[in-house]
Amino acid sequence: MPRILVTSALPYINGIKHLGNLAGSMLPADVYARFERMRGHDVLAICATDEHGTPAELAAAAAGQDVRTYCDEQHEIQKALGERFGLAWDYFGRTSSPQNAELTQHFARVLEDKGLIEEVVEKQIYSIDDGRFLPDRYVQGTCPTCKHEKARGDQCDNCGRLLDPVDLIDPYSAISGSKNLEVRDTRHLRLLQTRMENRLRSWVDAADGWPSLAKSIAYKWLDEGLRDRTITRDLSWGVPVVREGQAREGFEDKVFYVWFDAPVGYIGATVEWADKTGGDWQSWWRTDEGAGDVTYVQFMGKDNVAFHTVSFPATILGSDEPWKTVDRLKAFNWLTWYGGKFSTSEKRGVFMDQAIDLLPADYWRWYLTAGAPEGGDAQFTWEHFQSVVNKDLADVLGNFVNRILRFGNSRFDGEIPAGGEPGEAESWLYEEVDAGLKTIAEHYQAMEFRKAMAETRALWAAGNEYLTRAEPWSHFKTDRERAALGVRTGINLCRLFALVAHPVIPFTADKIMAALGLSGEGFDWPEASAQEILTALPPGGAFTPPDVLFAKIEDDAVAEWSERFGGGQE
RNA sequence: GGCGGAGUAGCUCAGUUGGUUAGAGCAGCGGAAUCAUAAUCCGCGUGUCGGGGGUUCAAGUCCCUCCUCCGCUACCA
Repeated sequence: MPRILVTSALPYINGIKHLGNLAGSMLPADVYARFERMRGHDVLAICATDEHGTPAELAAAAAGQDVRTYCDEQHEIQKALGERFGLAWDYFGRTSSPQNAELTQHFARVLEDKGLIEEVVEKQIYSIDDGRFLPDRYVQGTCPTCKHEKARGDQCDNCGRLLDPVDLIDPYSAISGSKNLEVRDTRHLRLLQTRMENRLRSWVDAADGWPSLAKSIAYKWLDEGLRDRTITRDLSWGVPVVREGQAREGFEDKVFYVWFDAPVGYIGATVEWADKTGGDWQSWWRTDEGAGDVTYVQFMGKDNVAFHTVSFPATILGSDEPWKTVDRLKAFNWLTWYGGKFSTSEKRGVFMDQAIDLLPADYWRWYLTAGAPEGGDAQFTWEHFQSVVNKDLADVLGNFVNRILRFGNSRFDGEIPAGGEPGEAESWLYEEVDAGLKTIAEHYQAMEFRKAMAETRALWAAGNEYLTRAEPWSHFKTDRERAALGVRTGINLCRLFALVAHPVIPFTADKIMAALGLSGEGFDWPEASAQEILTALPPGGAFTPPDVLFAKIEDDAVAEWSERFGGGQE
């Protein structure tokens, strides 16, 4: 049985994620994982909260909590929200887990033994009033080039120039505003990526499951020349810099840099899963322990590509240990908020908790998948959302299920009727369904989500066209058996539509199955011929028209939400 | 500045390795049907494929150049 390991970029801990985060990695990963499970493949879907780093500490301080408590709470919030959106992870872990700390420390030890880590002394800005070292971007001041007064220590937002914090005029702490800063020496560990350049390049050369976007980003970094990266920070919240349980001298107040331990979190969360379920994590991650036949698929936004194609591989390839590396990689562009940026820090856009309070998960899941930002950035607007949901879900799918089940119920008393010989309308339908199912599956396998959704919708539309051709309401008056055939085929189409819809709108798929008395049947991808699929439910079965599957989004609601969320302004 | 992406019908977007009259959905117009959430089905598009130049028998699809928008640029993650 093919085994597929699916990971999606780890959501950062400092607050609830917005729709862009959902659309750009977590949701497509789930849709893909559900599809592959339906095909009978052994899928392990892993995600986790990414909890370390300065922003987590600051967010905790702003919330008046210690950072551990803050992360405990936020982790549960994000996990619960993900579940409300139907994200069916096999495990949703944490980068702050002991398992991840141990793995991170393990990688550091091995890399050091291989001569790929060295100690260096760096100069870093220390804020005396804040009592902490400041990452470059938390030092602000006047840009030496354009005199912009709010330039950050890493880059000036106004003129775009890359900066060093010591270049800033009148620097101050972005945290407290204090100007009581000084430059201090601080000892750190540095990962010598330069020594791994050739290995990384040949690894990238050999990769064939990546889109061109990913390859070009990886090559760009390699062509510019990798830089050695400092992998520790002067923070208290993170993975301690210890080696085999022993604190490292001079590193008592330091932790590993969040980008060093975060990708390791994919493995760490799998170990958490194994500890909880008795599963075998090594069979998924160690090629010497059975992971050789695993296909590893990563989902992420385009900003994350370099870390997944260069930085993290440098860590695991550098170890010289038989770790599984990524086989297929799917990168997304951005979902934009009326053409501008969604922003967690500036609270611009719609966030997962708000979205799920407005409408059920499937509305969002369909919209965000059918319009996934694959080719380029995609714009979210309330008007577009309304139009897509109403047309695709309410009119094409929802109305189909409603019309055939209500009609069947009133004319045939809630029981799948017998009789009738398939004719021209059925032949036409079989061809449509055979071709459609094949195309949809191909798009899913290629991870072409927009196309998969367009074809799914086209299949639903074909159902409506079939009814027009079969017109059981006309035949009912003159040829009851022929009408029965149309209804029976229509009911079988409902089941088929639930199956093909399951990866993207699982809650609705469940409702349709329940209406057909098929709760608990499980979802297998339909591999049989259309003729078999559409005669799977025999005469005699009971069905009940469900409540309206999708209520339409009214203009009033759009107006109210636009007002409330400030759509388009700013 | 460098790198990458995008610029195709009113709107949102498809357009494989260059090759018949450039496609889909939405919106709009006309018609059919009346089982259904006034839903559905059918028909209707003369678009300078951002501008200009080039290669070619043939370019939206390759090359050059210019314009516009966006992202990344590695101590925010």
